[in-house]
Amino acid sequence: MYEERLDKARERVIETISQNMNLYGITPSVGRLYGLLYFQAVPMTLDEMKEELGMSKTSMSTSVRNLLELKMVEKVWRKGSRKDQYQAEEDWHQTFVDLFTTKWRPSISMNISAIEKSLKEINLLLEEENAPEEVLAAAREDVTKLHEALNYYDWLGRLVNSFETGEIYQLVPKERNS
Amino acid sequence: MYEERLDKARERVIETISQNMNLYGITPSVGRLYGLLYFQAVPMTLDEMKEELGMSKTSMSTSVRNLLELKMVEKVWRKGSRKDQYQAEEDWHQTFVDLFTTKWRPSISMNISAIEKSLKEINLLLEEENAPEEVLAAAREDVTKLHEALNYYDWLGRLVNSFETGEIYQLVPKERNS
DNA sequence: TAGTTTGTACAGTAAAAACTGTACGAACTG
DNA sequence: CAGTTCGTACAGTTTTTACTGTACAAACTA
Repeated sequence: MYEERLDKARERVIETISQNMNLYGITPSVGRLYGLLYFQAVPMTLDEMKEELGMSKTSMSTSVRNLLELKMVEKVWRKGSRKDQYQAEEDWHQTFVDLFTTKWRPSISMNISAIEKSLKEINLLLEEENAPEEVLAAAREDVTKLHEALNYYDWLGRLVNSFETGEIYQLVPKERNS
Repeated sequence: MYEERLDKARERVIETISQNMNLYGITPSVGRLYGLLYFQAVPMTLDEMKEELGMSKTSMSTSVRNLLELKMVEKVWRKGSRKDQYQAEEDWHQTFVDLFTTKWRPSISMNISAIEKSLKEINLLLEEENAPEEVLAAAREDVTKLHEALNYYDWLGRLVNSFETGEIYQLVPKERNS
């Protein structure tokens, strides 16, 4: 009775988290698992999760792997049980930072290399004598755009750095200072 | 021949953009459309997009709507054509900011209200005389967690503000200053 | 050693999302 | 006014993604 009231209050938050977690590239059911772990005082085993969420153990295994990759969950050891135990990372600031470093940074690199490669090709093209002026004009515009894009990704990389080093908290402090 | 070389260089960048755009919650084909528009010197009509990407006009219509909602594309007017014309937002810094304000901010609000509602319920529960100590202990832990969560979302909201106001560029300047 | 238990790979199924074609309202044209 | 053209709602289809059950390797137990 009292317990159910607490559960209901938890449920609401878990459900909201799980629905909004798509911004992190996380599906609702993985989000729900994270929410469950977040409110759990003690680490959980795959079987307990399976039991609690009414899903297959296989799903729990892959969901947990997802969360581990994002560092939103960690494997912990607890004596007695032979089973793996998992608990949620509770520091959401840290989670936010990890999200950017694990998901955004690789993407930044990929974009930069693609742009640089194409820039080289276009610059080569621009030196061609017989290329029609029409194409050359387009190529010149592309060069401008690609430089701007490069500049953006450089900025984004520096932004992620400021998350990772914690510099961001100078501008936006963790605790409201008013 | 020369044109094909330029196209190939563009294609690479477009493909990379479209693949990495899932971080923005954008599907590859919508990303490809954005890439196409980005390199296009003049605004395009739905029919031109359809032609270029070999997809249905319906898809173009919904994809463009997606991009409009994210402010990654804008509708422009051009005399002569009766058709709607669309062009890509070229300032990616702005796009980044818009992404956070349109997608993250609503999510922040939702989370905050859910947490506040649940906090109230739990605080009510904590005043119950006959509630078992076990439940009360869990409830007290939850209150702590929810306050931390609230603090995180407050921080996230202030971070988004710093994007929107441009304050972020004080900490991470657009142009590398070395 | 043989017998459990645990986690996950893999193949198959169920659910969700993306995409298409048709149909139609609204806005133009003559 | 009838006749086009344009964009999109909607239903149906295809493709993708999520999830499950089986099977098996690795690690433990007696």
